[in-house]
Amino acid sequence: MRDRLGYLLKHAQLALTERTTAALGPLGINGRELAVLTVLGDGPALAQQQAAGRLNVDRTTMVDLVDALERKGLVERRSDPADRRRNLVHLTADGQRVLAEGERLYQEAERALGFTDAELAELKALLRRVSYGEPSVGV
Amino acid sequence: MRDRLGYLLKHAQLALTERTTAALGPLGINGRELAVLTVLGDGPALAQQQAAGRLNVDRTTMVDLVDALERKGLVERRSDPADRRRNLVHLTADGQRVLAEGERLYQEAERALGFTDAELAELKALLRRVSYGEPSVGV
DNA sequence: CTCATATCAGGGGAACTGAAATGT
DNA sequence: CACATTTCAGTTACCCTGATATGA
Repeated sequence: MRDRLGYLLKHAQLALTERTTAALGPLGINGRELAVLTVLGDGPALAQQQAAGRLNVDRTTMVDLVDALERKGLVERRSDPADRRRNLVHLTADGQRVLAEGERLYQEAERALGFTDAELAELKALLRRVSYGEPSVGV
Repeated sequence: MRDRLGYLLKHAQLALTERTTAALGPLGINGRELAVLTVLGDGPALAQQQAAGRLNVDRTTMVDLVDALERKGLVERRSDPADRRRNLVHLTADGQRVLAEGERLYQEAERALGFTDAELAELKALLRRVSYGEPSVGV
């Protein structure tokens, strides 16, 4: 039973979530929020739907994620002058700081799993093959 | 972003859940329910809390799972004569049949991922280390 | 008119907490 | 009495569907 792939995936994810949540706790964010900050901080500001696409999350879920980050003062919605339907989501100065520190803590937590670089790369490659067929949303 | 371990685990699990749900659909059960049938069908009948422990699910979640399986006629609760606080959960004849067929379909779905036996074993070993590999966090 | 973007209301399914009922 | 097992009520977090408002 406990060697079923579904069981192992579920519990590996639970364990990792617990670790990253604990690691990021001092910053007041969790792993999902760090992921949002990461895509927003990488390149020019994105509209919400673009950010949602990069993370493969639902558009309405992104509304809630941005709500939470805005309440924490880490991002700001600004209407796109070129297309006023869009909210471009910008990192605040605080958001930049939390992103940088969060990335550091996340990398530390990943290293604390005790994998070598080669093992981690192998694990990630195998996981990608499990997800074969997942909708890949673009850029 | 998309090479974060958390992201890959999440989407690998989503993809696998989708596949196993589709594979088991004709039997009217999903992967979680098959897992419950599997632990119940392996050895002597278990009390609900024992079954919950083997699957690492909450005791109250197990109540709902057994409710669903009982509604489908696949299991029966019977009070343990030796300790009447306990409900021993037995497979019905239908439950035995669905379990056997479900195991077959599940193995087929797992093979359909296209991994060799060695790759699958490697993936599972790595996933176990994500869950249990770290000394500083208790399991 | 159409289509796109963001938002909101609501629901489903999973997981938990805390308390109650029953029995050891 | 303390403790164990099951069940239920309620809450939370997540993700989705469908509708609406606004604008291109």
